[in-house]
Amino acid sequence: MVSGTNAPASRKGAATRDQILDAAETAVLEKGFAGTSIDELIAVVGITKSGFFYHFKDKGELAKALLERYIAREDALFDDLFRRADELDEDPLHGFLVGLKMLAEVMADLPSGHPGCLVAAYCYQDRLFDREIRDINTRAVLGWRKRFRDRLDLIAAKYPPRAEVNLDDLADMLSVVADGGIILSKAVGDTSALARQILLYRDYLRHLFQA
Amino acid sequence: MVSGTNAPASRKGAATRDQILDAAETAVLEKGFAGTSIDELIAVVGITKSGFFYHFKDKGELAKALLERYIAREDALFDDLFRRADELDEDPLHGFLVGLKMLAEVMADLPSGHPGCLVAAYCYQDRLFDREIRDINTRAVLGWRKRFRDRLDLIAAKYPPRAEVNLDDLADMLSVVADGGIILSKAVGDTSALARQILLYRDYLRHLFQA
DNA sequence: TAAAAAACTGTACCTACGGTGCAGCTTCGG
DNA sequence: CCGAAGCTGCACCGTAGGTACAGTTTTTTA
Repeated sequence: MVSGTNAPASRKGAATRDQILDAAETAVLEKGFAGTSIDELIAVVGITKSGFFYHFKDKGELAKALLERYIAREDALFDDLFRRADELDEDPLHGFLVGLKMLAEVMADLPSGHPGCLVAAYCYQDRLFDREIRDINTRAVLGWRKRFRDRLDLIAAKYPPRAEVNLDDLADMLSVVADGGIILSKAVGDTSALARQILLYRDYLRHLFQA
Repeated sequence: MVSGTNAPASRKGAATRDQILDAAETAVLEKGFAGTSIDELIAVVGITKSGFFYHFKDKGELAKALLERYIAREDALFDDLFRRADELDEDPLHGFLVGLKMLAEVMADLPSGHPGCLVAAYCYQDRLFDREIRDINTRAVLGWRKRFRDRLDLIAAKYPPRAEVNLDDLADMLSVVADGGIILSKAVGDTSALARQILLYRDYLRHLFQA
């Protein structure tokens, strides 16, 4: 009855479900989706295979739930972070710059580096997933584009950019720098590289909009 | 032409080996390494399982050969591209800007978009691989850092940057924008997004070094 | 507090895949 | 024409994903 696409009411099973998702997220980001076995997940959580299939009808439903939870969390993080930044400085440009600095700090404070972006991971294994999951991924990235584009519109209205620039591309560039920065950090084993890349993007914006 | 480092002489087998690597590269970039079965590769190439294991003693050796071939090709691409750019304009800054424009054009001309970066793919599945493979990946990214850092040093000597900037980070940013741009392109299904991100990075450099 | 719903466990079974081992057959260059 | 390269064919193993379903415990709710 439950095991729908989202949380099964606020009963005890939701806790187990979250544990499965936690274990799966870690494993998928380290070994890929096909490399993550259901057996290993149930071993970590301490349930049986039947227990797993009670929560997810198959591995595909796990993949979908995993991605949806990840995107919801990222959106919540951005909402919170840039709302707090705006409270510190109402100016659209300065508020955004403060938000980017806070974002860089959040990334720098992750003790063992960023665990990875599920959206990026799914892009590199997209033939494993059905159209629905790929659409969720697409919508997430377009959502981030809109989120940052809206802010850039406000900024550009007040501070005309020094050079012609496509604001959608510039908005996308934050996602690009984040995803690329995560890969850089992982590849060279430098947990601070991601934060520094975000600050480079921040510098670019500052140069572009401030005389 | 040069078959990988572990190639079995340059006889006829090298062709089969390359076919296996071709099939594997496509599959790994679409489904991940664990999601790529040996059975599917031999079906594509038209050999038997025994034939596969004649060329690679196990799946790990395939992974290593795949990555090494990929990195060698990328390095060759960069060598060729920026050498041609330098021939067009000897000035370090202008030569680099021309090279970046050419790089963006190469990426824009890929008919169905960039197939994906193996270095990035491996980062998101790194627990599947042994230390040797992860080291190859690290060295590749550090190699790109050095490559671009060397050019930025020449540029910065002639054109003092308008703002303080870490040249290693700025060099890394090209890899970051490329990897992030590939993910963006894949996620939103826009084959031209990668090229535009590279051009944004180019604009950043131009603003930074040119008054 | 007892029934109902939720949250599991246990068992059995199927297919696909990675991998091993080895014997034998072509093809081709020297 | 010899020998190595480059395969094929076969037999076999353990693990993983997945299905099916009956039974049991825990939690919620009326």
